[in-house]
Amino acid sequence: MSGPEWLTEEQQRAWRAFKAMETMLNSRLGASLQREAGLSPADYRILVELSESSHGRMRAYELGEATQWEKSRISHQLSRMAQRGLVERQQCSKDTRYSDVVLTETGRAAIEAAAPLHVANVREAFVDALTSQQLQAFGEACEAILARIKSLPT
Amino acid sequence: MSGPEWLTEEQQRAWRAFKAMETMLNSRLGASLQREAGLSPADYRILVELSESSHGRMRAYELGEATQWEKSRISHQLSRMAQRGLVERQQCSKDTRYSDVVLTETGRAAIEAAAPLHVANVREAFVDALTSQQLQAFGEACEAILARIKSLPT
DNA sequence: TCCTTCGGATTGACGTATCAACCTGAACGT
DNA sequence: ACGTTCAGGTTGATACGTCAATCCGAAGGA
Repeated sequence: MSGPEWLTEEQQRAWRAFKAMETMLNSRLGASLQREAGLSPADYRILVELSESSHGRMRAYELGEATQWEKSRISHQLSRMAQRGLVERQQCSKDTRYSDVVLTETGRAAIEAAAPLHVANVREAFVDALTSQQLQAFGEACEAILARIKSLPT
Repeated sequence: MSGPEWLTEEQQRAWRAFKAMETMLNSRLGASLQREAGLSPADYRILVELSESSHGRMRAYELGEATQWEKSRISHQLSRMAQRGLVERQQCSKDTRYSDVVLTETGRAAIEAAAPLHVANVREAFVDALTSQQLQAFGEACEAILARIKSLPT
């Protein structure tokens, strides 16, 4: 599917709007999370995954699957969070290669305090900006892009 | 516009699809830019702005306006790029407070080499994933979110 | 004139992201 | 048994982003 070298006006407009929106939304949500809950977006994401898992316990590998982050990013992130007492690292008995990650009480308290605030911010800046049809279409477009990327060679 | 504490299924689905798409798209485009052109996304953005300006010359302030980045981010980024010879810093004559940024020959060559590759990647992963109607609707949704955010208190 | 204010810009410290190199032990073939 | 391969995980180096503090000179007031 080759094409001309540049994008059409329309395509460019959509692309630039997307990038600008992404920048502003991330900066807004990230700043609020940091200010009001003392968590970075990365902290929040990990805590969400852990708190939704059965006993607040997951393998680093599973966290990688869920977030689609690189393994080294996961590892660094968990180190920092362990340092602050949000999570705890434990060896899987029998196979020391695998490491289990457990949500601490501190971590659970942090995510439970942060989640309602964050959800309110998402609603305010994202959900409430669109009609229900728009939201539906937007979500489907995101899924289409996601599917497209997954179908492409690395 | 207050609401329930959580998002509906639909809202959550759209939000998660958006976040997942954002992650994969950025990682794909960023890696390609780095690998094939030796530029970070931030480098690329600055070079685009400069190369589209009249003589490859802008004030740091204007770059801030155009990118919506914090001034310290601009400053750090320009320092790194100057170090690598992509841009050059110059004092505004008469008023040493303001600093002009000029695109070097190296910088212009870099952006001219990178742009077609990057555009092709954007087309491949983003534009070609959507129908023309979808793209239109997606762009309008992004603009609506952008407008919404700008209308909110900081 | 002096002083204060103000906004563009820089700096340093710290947290975060990515890449490449490496470690470790299970699984497999011979 | 031995060696190779392989996947999960860690580490260190380097680049990037954010915050708070600071610098600097123009503009305005008393």
